[in-house]
Amino acid sequence: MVAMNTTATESTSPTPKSALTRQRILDAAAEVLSRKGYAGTRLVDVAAVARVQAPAIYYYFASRDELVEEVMWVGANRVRLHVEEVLAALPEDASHMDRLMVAVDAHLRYELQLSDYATASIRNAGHVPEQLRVRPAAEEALYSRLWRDLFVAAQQAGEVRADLDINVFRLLLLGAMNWVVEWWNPRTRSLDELVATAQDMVRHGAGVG
Amino acid sequence: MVAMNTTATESTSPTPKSALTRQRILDAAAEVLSRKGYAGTRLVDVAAVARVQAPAIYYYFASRDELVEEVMWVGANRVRLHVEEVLAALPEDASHMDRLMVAVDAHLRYELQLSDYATASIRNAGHVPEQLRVRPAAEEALYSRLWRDLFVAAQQAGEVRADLDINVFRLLLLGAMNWVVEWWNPRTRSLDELVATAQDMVRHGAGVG
DNA sequence: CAGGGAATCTAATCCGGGTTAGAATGGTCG
DNA sequence: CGACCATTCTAACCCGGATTAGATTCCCTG
Repeated sequence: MVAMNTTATESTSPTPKSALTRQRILDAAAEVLSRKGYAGTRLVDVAAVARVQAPAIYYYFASRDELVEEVMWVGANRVRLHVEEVLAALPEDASHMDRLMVAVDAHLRYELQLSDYATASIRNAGHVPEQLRVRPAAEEALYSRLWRDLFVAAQQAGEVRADLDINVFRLLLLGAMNWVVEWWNPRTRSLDELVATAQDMVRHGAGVG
Repeated sequence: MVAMNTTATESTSPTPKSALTRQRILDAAAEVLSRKGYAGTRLVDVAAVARVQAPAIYYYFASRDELVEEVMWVGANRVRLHVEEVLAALPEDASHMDRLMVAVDAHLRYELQLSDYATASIRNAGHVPEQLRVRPAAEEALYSRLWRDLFVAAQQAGEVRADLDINVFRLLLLGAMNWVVEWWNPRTRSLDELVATAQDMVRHGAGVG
């Protein structure tokens, strides 16, 4: 069942050919999962999207649940890594509010780009059985902390109103941004406009003055 | 299959006894639907929560889908009616910003109160098959219009910044508020605090100055 | 070209869950 | 008390979909 089972002694490349198939299956799963939900995700459908027969999935994943779990985790993980990366690239002297603005920008753009994974994670977070939530939840926790740190630093620096409850505000903001996948339509609105408005919500909603 | 099939000529009360059972089933469906999702909602589970055997459900609902559809609709409908009611009770001279504040308050408190229905509608909006979305979507549209009107009036009155994209802002706000059911825990945070912070988000995020 | 493992397929198993059929219960009204 | 209708139950049907078994195909290497 294991494509990556190249005994540590001999291999360098994880067989690119089959790695691609695995990736196709994962992408297909993200798509189906986002549209049909956890219980509604049938391996037959995933297989069809991935241009493969259902049992082929078992060559790469031990079970339907394992496949779903991976999708949920990948979505959360990629967004976090991307935002961290973008923040890290910022000059040392960037203001805390600037960092928040950049984080909002990075989150929204990347989330909409990975939309199948993002939508899958977001819509199904509350539906998948407990066991499947462990890794994704850990990922969520890390991401939460990232945002908490941004807000705490900004508030301590006096760039966010002292009387604002930054924990609640942060959760509201993440909700607003997560929900975007539910209504966003690239054809009717410009992405720049969305980002700008979300930034306004933070700059004016949380900022001083 | 129809409890309410009292020929128009003869009946006054829709048999309270059985109406209660129907209500129990609906409530149970909301709970299961919110936890397990559309495809994961088994009639056996709904029946168990409603303290009834699964086939009894068919006495009140033609099919599983019809039951689900009703839950999704009730959630959206009740919230809208409640917000409309609260707004209507406001004095004529309330400012537009006041109206927005009241709407935020009413939406959040009522949504958290109806949480099973709200969570069910919110989490499953994107998962239920097209046919089931008709009535709920119409409800959503009405609710959307309500908020759009509030924002348009506020902006025209100069109580909301002229350069703000109120359509995007409104969708972000509704997302933030909808998402609350995903993280809200009455034991760790006070409802008043939540409402106040969400109001801040609008007052400062959208308001002038 | 032969052998062998990787990758994928077809066919079969098996169970869960919606739905239907038909009986039992229980209260109400004549 | 007895008939009737509303309500709910038990038993059975049936199908869809995950998973497994056992070929089969496809490369790559010797």
